[in-house]
Amino acid sequence: MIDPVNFFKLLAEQQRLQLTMLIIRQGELCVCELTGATGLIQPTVSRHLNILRKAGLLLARRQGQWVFYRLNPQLPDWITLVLQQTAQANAPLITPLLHNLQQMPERPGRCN
Amino acid sequence: MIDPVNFFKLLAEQQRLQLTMLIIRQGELCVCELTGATGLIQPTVSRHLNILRKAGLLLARRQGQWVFYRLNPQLPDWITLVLQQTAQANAPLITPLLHNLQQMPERPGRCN
DNA sequence: TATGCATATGCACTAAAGTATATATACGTA
DNA sequence: TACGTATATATACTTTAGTGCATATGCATA
Repeated sequence: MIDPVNFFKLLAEQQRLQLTMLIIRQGELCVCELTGATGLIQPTVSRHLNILRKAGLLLARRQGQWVFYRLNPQLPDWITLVLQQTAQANAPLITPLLHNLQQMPERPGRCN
Repeated sequence: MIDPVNFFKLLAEQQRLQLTMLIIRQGELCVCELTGATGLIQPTVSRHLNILRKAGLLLARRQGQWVFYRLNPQLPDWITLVLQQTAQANAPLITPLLHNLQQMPERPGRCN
């Protein structure tokens, strides 16, 4: 299970926190969408997502060329609560990124 | 006000998280009590407390030789909630430290 | 004012973690 | 099978941040 120090380390990084909050807001996003929303280069996004996934915070699923990341639904309650509270209380920090996302052309379609 | 990344950085360190959780549990503790409870050397404790205080998470008050640290009561609601949830959900991690604290001889008396 | 205890800080060292660039792998389609 | 796109990883570099030790400061008491 995730210990609290390592959990906070995951969030204690600007870009990782942004990625996490975007995913919380949108439910599921692929690497290229997260790259477009944040303006980061692809290897950076991929690396951070990998860190979040290995720690158990995110789950990944491949669909064709794309890999979609979502929040792990089986996280401990307190972690889910912390994430939700953080996302709600700091919504203004990611609204510009959500705007970038909406302006992306040709976002991949999802089929579960 | 504290931005979320810096807030999580404060907690993303074993010893700082321990100190914070001890203070949340006990309400107010001085440097020597925190040193005894954690087994850290005094400069390390002092330095971490200073970081937490400068960030606005803790308040310090001097009483005679001692400096007592407590949680800042004016923190944003979401931060207070995160701290409480973390302390509750991870109580087992600090119970041994609380035990150390109770076994300390000659703890300073408090007068507000 | 001298001494002792509690706390804070300066300095040098070390280790951890993020980044960019280049490259590798995986998948889809012609 | 060849090519294009999406994603992942390896390497070297840089920066950040924690630590120990020594020392400074602040307060109390003799």
